[in-house]
Amino acid sequence: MRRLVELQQKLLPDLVQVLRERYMLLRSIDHLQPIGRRGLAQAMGTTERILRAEVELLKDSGLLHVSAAGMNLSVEGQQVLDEMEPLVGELFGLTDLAEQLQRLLGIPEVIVVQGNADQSPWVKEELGRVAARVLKQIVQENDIVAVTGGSSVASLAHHLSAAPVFKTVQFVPARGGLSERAELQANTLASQMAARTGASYHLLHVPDRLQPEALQTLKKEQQVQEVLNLLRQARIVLHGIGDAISMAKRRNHSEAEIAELQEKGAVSEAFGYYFNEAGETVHHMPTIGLQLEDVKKAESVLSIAGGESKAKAILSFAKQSCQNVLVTDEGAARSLLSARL
Amino acid sequence: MRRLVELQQKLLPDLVQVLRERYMLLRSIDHLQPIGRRGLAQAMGTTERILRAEVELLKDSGLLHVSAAGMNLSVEGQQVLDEMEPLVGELFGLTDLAEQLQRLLGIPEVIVVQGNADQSPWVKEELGRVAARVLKQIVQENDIVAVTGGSSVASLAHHLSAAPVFKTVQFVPARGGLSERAELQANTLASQMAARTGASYHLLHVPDRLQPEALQTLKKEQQVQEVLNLLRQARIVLHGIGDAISMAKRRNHSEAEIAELQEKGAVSEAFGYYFNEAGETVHHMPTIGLQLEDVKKAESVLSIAGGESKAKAILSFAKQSCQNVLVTDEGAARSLLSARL
DNA sequence: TATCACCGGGACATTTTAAGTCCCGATCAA
DNA sequence: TTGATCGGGACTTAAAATGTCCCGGTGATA
Repeated sequence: MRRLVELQQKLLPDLVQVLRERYMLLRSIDHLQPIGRRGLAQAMGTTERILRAEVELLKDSGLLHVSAAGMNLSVEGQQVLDEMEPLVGELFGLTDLAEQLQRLLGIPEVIVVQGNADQSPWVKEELGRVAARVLKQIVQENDIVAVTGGSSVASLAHHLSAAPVFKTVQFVPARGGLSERAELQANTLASQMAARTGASYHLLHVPDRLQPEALQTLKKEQQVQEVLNLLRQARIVLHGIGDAISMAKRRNHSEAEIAELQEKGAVSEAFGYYFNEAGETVHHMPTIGLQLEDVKKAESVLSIAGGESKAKAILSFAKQSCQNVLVTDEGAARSLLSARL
Repeated sequence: MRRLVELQQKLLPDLVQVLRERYMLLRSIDHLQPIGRRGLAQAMGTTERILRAEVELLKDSGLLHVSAAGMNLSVEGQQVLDEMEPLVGELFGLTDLAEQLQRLLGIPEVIVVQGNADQSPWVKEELGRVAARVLKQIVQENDIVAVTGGSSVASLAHHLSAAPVFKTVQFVPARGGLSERAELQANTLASQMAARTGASYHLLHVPDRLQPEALQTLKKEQQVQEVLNLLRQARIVLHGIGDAISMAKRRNHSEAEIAELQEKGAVSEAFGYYFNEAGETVHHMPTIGLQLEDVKKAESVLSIAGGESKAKAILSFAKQSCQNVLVTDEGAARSLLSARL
């Protein structure tokens, strides 16, 4: 039966949304009955006319009847409501989670995919697929898209496909090499995305962990300057959110550095910045690339992070209030919400 | 699982229909891939633009991808298709049955509800509910609706509800008393329908089984004349279809009459006419009311009959080719179709 | 390798449907 | 009896769906 629900969501995503609205409507009526159109519209935060159409449909289905006193659920409507109760979680669970996260984190749009990336590898693919869809929706002509590294963003890259609009788009790596595996580095991903979509791309050839003098020298390089300029104009930023300690280890930080990060309470990492639970920057890796202030200037910041292990990191980074869209999974979402209850 | 679909269908009446269409679309693509929009539209008997919207949705769901060569199912799409296969029978069974009946009986619209009225009493209620919905859809201002007796039509009456359009509608009994229980007689039902919908109604006070002279006298009565006139102008006819022998018994025909009906091969009854398997009139009760020729002049004839015991009768009456809508049940439908295979 | 039919995506006019808004007589509660 | 609220109607406006044609490009075929 569960499988049927999943099939429906694949094949009828639009209808599931409608189903959800109708269910909520029934539930509201159940709660407020007898209630009139206008009162109900106000209570549900919708308009009178739009509600009217729905009510007429439900009336024709025999789920409610109307009288001069207002609307009441019919016996059948009550029954439908009762029988749907246990299915609601499955049918709409993810949407519900998303809405709760929107409120909790203050992010305009949150999308939750099924599963837990910590447990099931395919969930990361699903995150990427959904994030790719979001990107295709928000991308515009002549956009500059800043891209970080990491497995989440890599998964996004895998699921991009060509579209005409991408012809004028530029993908720009947000950072140089960060001692990670090549296939997860921003440079690689930017070029992959460009190849898949028909966009153009740039590379930022800056080795990781430079001495301050070398850094200054490189910053003056023509090529580097150009890329940095582009980054500052980025309209879209694609990035993952990392757990601070895991990221530090993956980047081969020394034991001492890691200890220092722990002492400072670092829980999340993004763009080379480490943040504590309150969202304060506790450390900043001295490399060249996209700066936090650039991210905040960007119009669309698309974050991708899944798995319950990322929950704290997601919460921490959300304090920056710079995200527009968060694509996450059930594992992270439930962990976040249960911690706050 | 079945219950889930039923629940959803109450809230989303065309869920199954849409699901069916999308499934067929996927299947067609699977079969014809790679195929372009225009080719596919032609193959599926739809238009390019409408197909395009569907394709875009499925593409966004990741079930298919498009290339310059045409569309192909994605791995996921193939998977969805495979997994739906075993569900198709159950999901679309009734729709399929309805379509097959449309072809077999030559009736423009056939609706099949779940169950078998012979076995489950509630199926008759469902028949009535669906038929009532159909009536509400087809009724227009100033309509004259001819109504026969019987339990099927009674069930329709129970499920009617008020609507503004009914204020100008007149319900007219198709026949006078027919020695049945009062609550199943046309007069009763016409008044019931009027009461429930806010329509007006007429009564036909003609006793059953009159001597020919008395019949002639009554026919000249002012009141009777008026009702007969209305019947002749009926735009909508609501009627059940009876099994010939059962009907004869219920109406207290004599043993001799029943034997005669059997001998003549009567299998169905409607409007006081008895028909054989070929659809020929083998007997006509000498009472006043709606004539078969009036039925054939009506724009909409809505037949209601369920239960496998009615299968033969339905087939027989369909030969009259006067029906526009048939509401029946699974029991009758399967019986009809298996007999013809 | 040249040709050509077919492909997807775009554009746009037109139709259809949804939605916003206000009104009215009926009905119920105070 | 009064007054607020109800459902349903009517009408305008906004938005979405649809029909239709075009274009540059791709892939198969000759």
